[in-house]
Amino acid sequence: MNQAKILQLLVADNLVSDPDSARGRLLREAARLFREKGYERTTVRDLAAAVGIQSGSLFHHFRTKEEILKAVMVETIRLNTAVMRAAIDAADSNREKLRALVSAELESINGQTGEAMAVLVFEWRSLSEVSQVEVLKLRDIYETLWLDVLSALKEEGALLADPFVVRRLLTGALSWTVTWYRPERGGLTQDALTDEVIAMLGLSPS
Amino acid sequence: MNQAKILQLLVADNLVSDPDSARGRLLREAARLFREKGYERTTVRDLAAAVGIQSGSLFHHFRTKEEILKAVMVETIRLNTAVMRAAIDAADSNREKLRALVSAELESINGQTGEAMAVLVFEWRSLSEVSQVEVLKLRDIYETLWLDVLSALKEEGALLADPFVVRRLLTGALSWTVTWYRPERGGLTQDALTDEVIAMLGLSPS
DNA sequence: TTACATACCAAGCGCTTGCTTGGTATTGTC
DNA sequence: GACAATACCAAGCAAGCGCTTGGTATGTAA
Repeated sequence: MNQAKILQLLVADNLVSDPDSARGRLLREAARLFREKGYERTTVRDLAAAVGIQSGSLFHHFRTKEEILKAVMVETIRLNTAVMRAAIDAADSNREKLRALVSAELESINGQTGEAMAVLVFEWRSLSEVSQVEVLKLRDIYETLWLDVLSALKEEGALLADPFVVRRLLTGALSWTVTWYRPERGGLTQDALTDEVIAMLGLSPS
Repeated sequence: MNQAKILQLLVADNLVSDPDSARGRLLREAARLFREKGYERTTVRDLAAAVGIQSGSLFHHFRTKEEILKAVMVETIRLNTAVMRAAIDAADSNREKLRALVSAELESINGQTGEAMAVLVFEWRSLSEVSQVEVLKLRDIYETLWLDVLSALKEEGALLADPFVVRRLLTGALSWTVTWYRPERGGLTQDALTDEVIAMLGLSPS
């Protein structure tokens, strides 16, 4: 199952906005602007101009500016959780599952949803505390996918370090790629980068 | 040479503000607030209140709010570069130098300068482009220290992966600890965390 | 004592911000 | 074709923002 298909299912269930709808287009532009300039430096007038409407008209789609940020984050997590789950299900061994997770996360950070993922990392504090709690719950589901695989590898004896610590070091390492990894400029392919990451983890030979 | 001694030398050379001076106190409070609420959400009135003066009085010490952010970043980089250099010089082998670097960076991220380091990571885009270039130059000096050690390890055959890629994955992994690592709540000591990081790098046995 | 610099206060200016309001096209439904 | 819901515009409000201004108290040097 590819990402397009998964997206289609989520749109049908109303869990993610149709990218072609007015709301979907706004969220995509919002992710772009939030990433480029940061949430606070992006005005509602910027957002409106990006989709060609007046700033006041935004508030027919969202009650507040923060709601836009939250929607970007929530929908991105939903999509990526589904993609991760599919990646895991398609793999057989735990080692393959781990590689699939690393590869999928790199794709989500550096591919289509990259802007939204960067927003998720860097604009966290711009959410109200109430929203933070809500988004955190969704992230926990996502993190559980990782921890299950890492814990299984630990039990197999393939992973020596603590799964929690490894996941957190990995979160940082992978998120950070958004600041420097530019596959389109040649150099490392995404697959090669995945290899480097897996190599860095130093799994003991099976 | 410990961090206090290094700080003293930098203060004497006017490269870093005396923490006990008005300017130094303001910068420390600024780092705290910028980290806690983000640069944009921190007002000049917040900054002034934190050191007990009127908002307008800030502008006798700094011409603009951005200049405060930049000063926090520049002084933090200067201090940490000096600390890193001392850590390297005190170590004999390249393996020990690497461990010293990891340990020192974890200390700078999670110790006294932690708030300022977090600002350096998360408030980057709030700097004007001109300032970004300026700060980047300082960071390059700092990064060279890392790359020299990693490249030497690569030549020795101890490191198999690309030094540039490893440094960047490490930057992310170590920076990210600021979001989750809480040594004061028990659990992992900073030394143990250093061990996990070194282990994760999977250096081949010498 | 004079002269100047430093560090600060009290007040507020001009601008931008998120958001509201009252109204008008456009679309979908029966 | 009637009618409501939806999507939008034009105008602007109230609040908060970074920063300026004109002035005063304190310290320092000749």
